[in-house]
Amino acid sequence: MDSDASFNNGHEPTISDVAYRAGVSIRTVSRVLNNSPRVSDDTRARIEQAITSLSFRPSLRARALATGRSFLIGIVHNDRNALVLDTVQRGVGREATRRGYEVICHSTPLEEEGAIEDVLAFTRRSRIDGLIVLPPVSGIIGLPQALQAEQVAAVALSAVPINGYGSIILSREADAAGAVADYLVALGHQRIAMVTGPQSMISAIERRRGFIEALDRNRVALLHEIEGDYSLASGVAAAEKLLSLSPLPTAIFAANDIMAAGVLKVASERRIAVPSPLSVVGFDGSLVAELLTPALTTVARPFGEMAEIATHQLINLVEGQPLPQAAPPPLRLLIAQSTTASPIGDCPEF
Amino acid sequence: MDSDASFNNGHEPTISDVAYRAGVSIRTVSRVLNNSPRVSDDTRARIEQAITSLSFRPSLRARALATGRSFLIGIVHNDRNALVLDTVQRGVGREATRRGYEVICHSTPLEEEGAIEDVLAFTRRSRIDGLIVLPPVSGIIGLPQALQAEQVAAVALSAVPINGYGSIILSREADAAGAVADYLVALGHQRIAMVTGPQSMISAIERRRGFIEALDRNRVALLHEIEGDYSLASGVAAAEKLLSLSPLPTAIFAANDIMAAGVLKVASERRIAVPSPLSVVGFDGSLVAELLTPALTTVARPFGEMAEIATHQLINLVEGQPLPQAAPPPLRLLIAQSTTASPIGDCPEF
DNA sequence: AACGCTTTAGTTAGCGCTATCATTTATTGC
DNA sequence: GCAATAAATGATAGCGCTAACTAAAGCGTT
Repeated sequence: MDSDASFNNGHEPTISDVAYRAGVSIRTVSRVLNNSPRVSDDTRARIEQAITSLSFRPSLRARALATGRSFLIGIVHNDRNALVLDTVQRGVGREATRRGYEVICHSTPLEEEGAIEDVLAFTRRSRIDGLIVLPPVSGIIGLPQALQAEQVAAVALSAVPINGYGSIILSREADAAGAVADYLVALGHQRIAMVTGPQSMISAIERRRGFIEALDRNRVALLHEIEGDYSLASGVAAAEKLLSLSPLPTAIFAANDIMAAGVLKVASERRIAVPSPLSVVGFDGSLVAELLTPALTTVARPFGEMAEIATHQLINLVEGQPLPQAAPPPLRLLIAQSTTASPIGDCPEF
Repeated sequence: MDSDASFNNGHEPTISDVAYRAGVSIRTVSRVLNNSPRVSDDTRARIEQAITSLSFRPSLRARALATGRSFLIGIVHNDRNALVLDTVQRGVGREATRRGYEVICHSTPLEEEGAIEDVLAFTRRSRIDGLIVLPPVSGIIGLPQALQAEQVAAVALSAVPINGYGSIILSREADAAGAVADYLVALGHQRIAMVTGPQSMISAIERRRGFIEALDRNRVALLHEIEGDYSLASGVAAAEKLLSLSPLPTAIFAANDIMAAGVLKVASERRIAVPSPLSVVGFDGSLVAELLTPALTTVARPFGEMAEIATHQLINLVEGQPLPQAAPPPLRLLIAQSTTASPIGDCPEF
């Protein structure tokens, strides 16, 4: 008795509306929806036509129930990513949409152990098929194992390779920091200081390592370094120390744009002009860089594309398809007004 | 034949596992899950105990299929919200989690007609139960009607009341801008200029109106105004004109923090010190405000709480519960280093 | 033309819930 | 004490899909 399938009475079209319209069984429609090869071209065309004319879209939730999959992928991040979150989210969204998935976003308060529980609760609640983990959450020890135990496919953006994730998209902190070092040396700077990030965080360790190693390659020694915690206040505190050095550094590299903003603040307070005698470089390529005065030279990683790649990998993982190792998209050194050639001779005294 | 319900064989526990464990029918478990009153305290306790001990969580997707609801709510925004998006998202997330919903986020490229189609496609794809629309998307003419036609419950954050949404949470642009005007006048400023937002956008119109009306109330006339488009470049361009006026304004109010950053840039270039002789005020209370030099006085709206309220209203709407009119959370004028008393005038007589 | 083999299409049993109806059991009035 | 009513619980039909399993049709072979 399929008498009621004959009308599209107002409600959303279902697979049986399509089947009726195309004069086939729902099984065959299902085959078309799932790209099964066992359908004749003729039938397929008729079904596709019916789908279009009814503007039918398979219900994700019915499909989810039947397959045991949700067609949902999650993003976990933490508060500090606010500035790149939007970019990442959109990148994930692009690829997810392309492949028929939806995206759910979750922000966790990063308290090491607490965060693991929090993420697990999120995955259970939302029943996502796969998870994209952004740093610094991705660096939490034990998280990939916990996710594995819960059968959640996970792909991470991370500064360094980590065991346990299905795939890692490297954020190339070290390379990007190295590019900054090369750039500063090319400008003739020899007295270079750095405000590092918190050395408990992998990203910060890598930025420092990449910067110092590149300086080494250029046979330049790091004049001085002070550890910050990525906050504005710590940037200010570090700059106060660095700008009390004598002679002054000619360039300061801050491990993120926010701390660099702090450096600019102190420089301004002490009437040390930027970019000369003091060049300042930030890190992240965030929106704030161009808003500062002077606009901050910084280095941007292609987070949008990285997110797309991560999503691609994740869905491949979920669907059991091969994981091609894509070439990483290029870094971009965004040169602005906060850097210039090293002043000839020594810095003036103040 | 329920022989297989007796073991919890590895897989996620289902409602029948719970029913078996508690020695009742699944119907009764379902009642407990849905807070139906028609269950004895004794049975309820036994079922709740079984739920806990199995750490059972009802499958959203099965529930979705059975009820025709998805327990998903969406957020639509556009690129320009990046700075507050995170706050809003977290606010929505808090309330949504509390009430058993998940959140899906969608960013649309705001092209008036295009955006409507884009949002509709999003709602159809994700089958959300309700939608939270952020400005400026919420101001798109015809969108609430289009959503109504698709049966999507929608609540908007908006600068002004709009017909068609289930509920509106006012962003109080005018009030906040008025607070800035009051503050500047209290500081003794009489020559006040404004960089407005694009007068095609409601938020910008309201900010301008609120500012001017408050000045009027204080018997101060707006010295000059220039329309920007919320971008850095437009802020710079506007400042170049305003800072060529003679005599100079003693205070400039920019309709968002980004344009205010532009004003600071030009002031710095022309060696006009901020906050004296020139005070600068931004709008939004965004992260960038404190990063600028000098830190920008700005006004923050409680978007996190507004988002929570909006979500509360939305879920009430979806579930057919009453919509209480909550008192709006307070605005916060964030006074920083970019403002000080007017260098010339003393305070007005009243 | 009868046979097997491949290709295409249909039948149908769930997926884990909700909610309509029916049924059983406790409570109350007179 | 017994019908009448209320309260608590159970049996079960879907929700819109997927995916075994089954059936029919096309097509060379000998």
